[in-house]
Amino acid sequence: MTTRDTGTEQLIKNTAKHLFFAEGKLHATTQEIADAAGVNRTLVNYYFRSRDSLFDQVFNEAQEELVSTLDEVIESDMPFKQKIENLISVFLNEAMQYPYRELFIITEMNRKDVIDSRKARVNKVTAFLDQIQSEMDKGTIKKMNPRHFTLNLFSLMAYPLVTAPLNKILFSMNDDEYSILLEERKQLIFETIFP
Amino acid sequence: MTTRDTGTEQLIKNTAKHLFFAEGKLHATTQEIADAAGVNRTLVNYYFRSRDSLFDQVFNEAQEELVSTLDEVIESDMPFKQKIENLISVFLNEAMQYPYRELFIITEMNRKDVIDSRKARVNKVTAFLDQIQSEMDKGTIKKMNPRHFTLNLFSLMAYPLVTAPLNKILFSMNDDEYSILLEERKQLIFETIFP
DNA sequence: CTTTTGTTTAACAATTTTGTCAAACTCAAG
DNA sequence: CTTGAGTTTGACAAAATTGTTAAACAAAAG
Repeated sequence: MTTRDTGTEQLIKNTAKHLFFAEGKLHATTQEIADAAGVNRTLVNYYFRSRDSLFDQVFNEAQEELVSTLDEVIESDMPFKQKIENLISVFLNEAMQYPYRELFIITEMNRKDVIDSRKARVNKVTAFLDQIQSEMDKGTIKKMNPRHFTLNLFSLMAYPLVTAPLNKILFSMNDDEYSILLEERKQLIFETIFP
Repeated sequence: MTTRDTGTEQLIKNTAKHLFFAEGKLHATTQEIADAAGVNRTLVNYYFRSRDSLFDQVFNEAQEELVSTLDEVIESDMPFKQKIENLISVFLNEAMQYPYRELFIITEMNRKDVIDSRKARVNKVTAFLDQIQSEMDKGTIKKMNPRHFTLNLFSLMAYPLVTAPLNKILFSMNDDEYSILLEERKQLIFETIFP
């Protein structure tokens, strides 16, 4: 069974991801996905068997993409400050393309009550928390539960992207103005974290 | 047409809100809502005509609830610091009950491409931004675009609630431990905002 | 007690969404 | 050019979800 690879399978998957992660259309139907990809809906079944199967695949890849992006940064052995600076830059750039990716993961977790509990992840996170703790001991950053530090960091990065449509209205800003605001945040978050 | 008011209409609506806002079941069906409420599904149509109509009503009320809660706080004429302290307390308490309410609003906005643009809101927000600006002029808080200040504040409050299921796994915490962490944040956020 | 009116229910119908299949198609291999 | 395997398509079937109707039910009004 030699595949001819017309790119259709990838096209469908990428289009689905774009609808979910970029446009926040969290309950798109197979028809909407097929239309957006410009292909016949039957091909969704041909390549992915079922809607659920496509969702599962996208869900798993979303987790892996997110995780591998973060791992690459937090496992590198840069100096701490530089690592955080890098983390902010990398995370925000990805999140600006895919603001709703985490949201998709969470809502899918809520839909089916799947508990993942992957021990592998936890170890890496623990290592990161330990490093934060040691920086606090050194006095580089304010002392607190390292989990709070992490929550603060990701909150400041992610939330303004998820709530963008709402914020644009409340702040009377258009897309370009809001983009500029987000770009400014890279520096601002860094300064907020390292007072 | 004198209504007999068996409380069923409210029960259905409240159950829907609980599924959406508290459990994050953002695409619950009418059957799931009826089951959760312990009533016959037909009653959803009897009281709300259609599924869309129920959604619209819940959507509008969600906005109003959120808005009125915030207005009550930011329009009061307490001293600024106290107002923020109050805001944190009120917002977090509500958000702990309904962590996904904002999310529901945003995903619904994305589903149908509805642009609200209610001018009334904007004025109140502007007034709040002005007050923040004047505090910065006084030197009470760090100088920055007041929008950043606002984004920071709401990010720190809301994001850890939305991402709770994910964070519990990554941080290896159970529900109780995570609740304690969230409770600690009230004080922590205040200190982060007023260094 | 009977009537009236609003409420609830179950059966049915309509719609929407998903899944299947055989035929048509395309392109590389022989 | 023909063959053959993977690909694409449209028509159809199945399933899931939503909407409608008439009849049963319950409680207040007469």
